[in-house]
This record gives sequence, C-alpha cells and structure tokens, in this order.
Amino acid sequence: MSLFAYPKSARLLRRREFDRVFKAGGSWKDGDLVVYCLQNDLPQARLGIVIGRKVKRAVDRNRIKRWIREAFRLHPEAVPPGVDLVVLPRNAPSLTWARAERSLLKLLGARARDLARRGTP
RNA sequence: AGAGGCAGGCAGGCGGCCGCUCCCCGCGCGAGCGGGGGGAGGAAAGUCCGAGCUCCGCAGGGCAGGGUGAUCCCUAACGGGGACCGCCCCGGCCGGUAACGGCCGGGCCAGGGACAGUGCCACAGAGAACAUACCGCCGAACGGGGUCCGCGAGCGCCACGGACACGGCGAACGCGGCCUCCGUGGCAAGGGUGAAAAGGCGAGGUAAGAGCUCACCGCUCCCGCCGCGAGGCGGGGGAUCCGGAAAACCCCACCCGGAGAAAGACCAAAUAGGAGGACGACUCCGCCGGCGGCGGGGCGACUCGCCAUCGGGCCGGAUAAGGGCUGCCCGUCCGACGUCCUCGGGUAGGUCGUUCGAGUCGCGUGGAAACGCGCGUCCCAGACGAAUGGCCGCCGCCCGCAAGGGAACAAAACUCGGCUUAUCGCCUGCCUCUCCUU
RNA sequence: GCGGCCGUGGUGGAGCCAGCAACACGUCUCCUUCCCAAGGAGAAGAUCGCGGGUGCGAACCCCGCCGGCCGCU
Repeated sequence: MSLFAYPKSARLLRRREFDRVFKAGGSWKDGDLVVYCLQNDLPQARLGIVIGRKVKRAVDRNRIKRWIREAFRLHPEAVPPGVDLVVLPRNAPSLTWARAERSLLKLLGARARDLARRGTP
C-alpha cells in the first residue's frame, strides 16, 4: 500500500464513533478549523469530517471536505497513529486549500506539544 | 461589420505524479496486490405537476376535500407539448372629414357557466342593476296666474240729436285666442360624475323625445355552405329586455385511496420478554382537559409567537367512555384483569431492492408540428459520515503595453417524462435595424 | 424524503373574504424645569420581500421565484 493512501479503514463511518470522539476527546482550534482527537486502540489513525448545513451549497461542502481529507492524506508524518480525528471547518466562506493544510498541521502540532508537556511534567 | 430578437447546441483540451469508488481478469488461506475499463448535470437544483415501483388500506351508503377547464391532436400519463380558433395589445398599409372598418405581421391570454342561487361594485354622481332625473329639453294634456287682442249683454262718461237709428272712451265681468310664467305632467337627446350610465351611428318622426320607425354595425335564433372541431362566410327572422366580476362563494363537466426507497424483502447477535386465540372475572386500567416544551424582543417586570400529544407524577372531569374501518358521519367491529393453550416476532448489524430504461446514437419512413413506426447500433455513475479530488506543465479563450489576472450557475442519492428558476463565455441558423464597399 | 408557517416605517406588530396602511416604543421640534428624567403639544418616517396576472382598483385574490423559521420519520 502506498504511503499516501486513504482507504475506508482510515475513516470514521458510524455515528457512534463520532459521538465517542465528541464526548471523550480533546479539542484544538484556530480561526480555520476545529480538531477533536481521541485514542482508538487501532494501529492507524482515522479521520471524520463534519460540515453543517450552514455551508449552504453542496458544492462548497464537498470542496471543503476534500481539502481537509487531502491535508490529512498528504501529511502522514504529522498524524499520530492510533488516534481518531474529527475536523470541522470554521468561517467556511474564507477557507482555502492552503489555509486548511496549514491549520491542520498547526493544530496537530499543538496537540503533540500539549501531550508531551503533560507526559513529562 | 456592429446592435437587438427568436430557435438550437457546447459547458476548455492534452499530459504527468499522488489519491477515491465500482466492474472484469490474474495471484494470494487472508488483509490485499498487479493489469484493464467505467465514473456528475443541462439544469443533477427548487420539489411545482405527472408516472413507474413498493407497502398499507379497500362490506356498504352518504358528505366533504383537492385539482383541471375554448377546440383538435401528441403522449404511459400530466396542470406538459404542437397546431388552430377567439378576445386583447403593439406596429405597418389601405379606405374614410371623423368615429371607425378592412388587410398583413408580431406578441399575449387559467379562455366552461353571471336568466341555479347568495353576495360585491368604494369615492364621485341625480341615478350603479326589478335603473335614475341634478342641470336641462317640451308646453301636446290637466289646473292656475299675468299682459295683450277679439266678441258679448248691460253700466258710467263724452259726443250727437227734435226724435229714431248710429258713434267714441272707460272700468269690471263672461267666453275665446296668441304669448308667457307656475304646478301636475311628458322626455332621456345633451351637459356633468365615474372604471362602467341600460346598444353605437345616421336619417325619419315628435311638443320635446325615445328601437317609436328605418338603413348599417353589434347581439341572439334559424337555414345554407366550408371546416374533424372550436368556429368562419352568406341569407333570413327576432328582440334590441336583461353591465362587470366566477384568479368572491358557487354551479357544471372530468380526474384524484394513502404514504413514500428512511418504501419494502431477506438473513440475523447481545439484552429484555412479547404477540395471538379460548375461557372466566368486572371498576383498576384506560380516556379527556390543565399544570408543558421551544423560539423572538427587552437590563428587567414582562411581552409576542410557534409546536407536540411519547413516558411518569399531581389536580379536575366523564363514564361504555374510547379505538379500528388511513378526512368526517351513518353503520359495523374491537375493547381492559386473570388463567390456560399456541406461536415466534423485533432491535444493532448485514445483503437485496439498485440500476437495461416509456434508454443512447445513426439511417429510413409517416406527419404541418409536437411526435409515431421500422431496422441497425451501444451499455453509459451506482455511492450510503456518501466516490470525480489535490498539485504541476503545455496549448486554446477573455482583460491588460507588460508583469499578471479571469473562466459562470452549480454536484447524482430508486428511476423516468415535463415545468420553473440560476448561468461567464463561445458556436450555428433565421429575422429586424444602422454603417461601409461593390 | 414528506409537510407547514412567516416576510408591512428604525424595532415589535394590526390590517390579509379588495376601496386614503392602524397602534405602541423609538427619532425630531416646541412647551414645562436652573438642567435632566417624567409629562404635555406637534411633526417626519413605508418600493407592504421580488416579478407577472385578474380586475376600474391588489398589502389583501391567483401563479412563479427569493429569503427566513418550524415539524415528522
């Protein structure tokens, strides 16, 4: 399997899985994205994306979803293994591909720093 | 060449890297890997109509409710489409003093019924739907007043006279007449109001007028011809008494059972016990209403709205209440608790439904067109937290001298047929106008 | 997927079986007061969401859009 693959096993598919991350996971956010994270006891990370009907046109919802997915897929080095992620866009009209990529890397980096600080007090 | 209108079509192309989904082939015990192929739209949209498909309902009778509306045709069907008719609007031409009429072209129309009924037509105006009489017109008919004229028997005065006869003037009365005024009356032509004034216009007629009469037009009925038909043309008769609005209620004709792929079918954990029938018992269960939930505004007291009938509690009420018969009524059936017997059903999850169809393209053929028929050809998304994307290069289009920038509206969710709406730019055909050249 | 409701001055809201578009708060001017508030008098402020249609006349009736809100499964 290729390094940048995105098979079905790397996605969140059930409502229960989303609810688990929302209830028990931690969240990191900036002006463009919100990321919820939770350990999942699996060898790989999984991604779920939530875009509400507030983004009115289906074309825009699909595009944002694809940007977030590409950012996740093209940067496996930034994604910790065995973690479920749920990503939501904020301020959707001004979002671009470059901003989505930068924001996701930044938030995952912030999560890694927070865990390291908590792990070695 | 430019501008505008109408009709139709396209929806940038090629390549590389990474990635997704489905199908086929091969390898592998398997996760999967390799190769090949398919992979958003003209509107996929809004969900405004019509169908297919699926389940539910359907003893009977009645009443509601919704939709459509000239005619002929197309279609599986439609509230869709084509053609045609009629009204209206616009432009041009012709006739006419004008009102108006005729012809041609284009556009538009939800276009059955207003003597089946109920209601509506504000303001203005005299009068607004079994009409009306403000200004006005008339003076024929009836009654009355006035001036004038004529006549009448008398009266008074004057004049005359011997007498008879005869004359002039005056006032009142009576009768008649012309004119005029008033009342009763006749009229609806004209003015004025209004969106609309109870056929239009012309002539005769009349006191003045009026379909009162007549010609033409409009209306309606009958007949003839043309057309499948709505209707058109011509002739004759009648009345010209009956406005508008049914996108007010309504009437007539025709159509409509309900829900919708979260439809539905099958397989099927864990947990919990359910359902049906028979028999017995009869006031605790069940039922209804309220205390409710959500949202907007306000600092707040408060205020303005929307929604539901799932479970528990409290208060009050009615008792055969209630429920089913997919809106309601009649009618009809069921109806609590206990015992016994019988039987499996359903949730999570998965599979199917699920993509070959009123299909695409080409040729021929019928038709004025919508569209139909015949033959050949092709297989063209099938997902379900939901696939078409990201990055890059070259070419093409638009803006700009250039650097550079721009390229719409918008993404399938069971499938079709329409309608409506959004849309940068380009191409093709036809028509109109302007300019240039020959 | 199915179904329903609402768009009216700055704000909240009547009118919606057609006939000059109420009302309250707010705004402005004047009076009152030393000043403010309260009170009194007066004034301004509306493409009735948009586009068509019917009709003499449309916020109202009909059709098509746009925007917002809610419910069921």
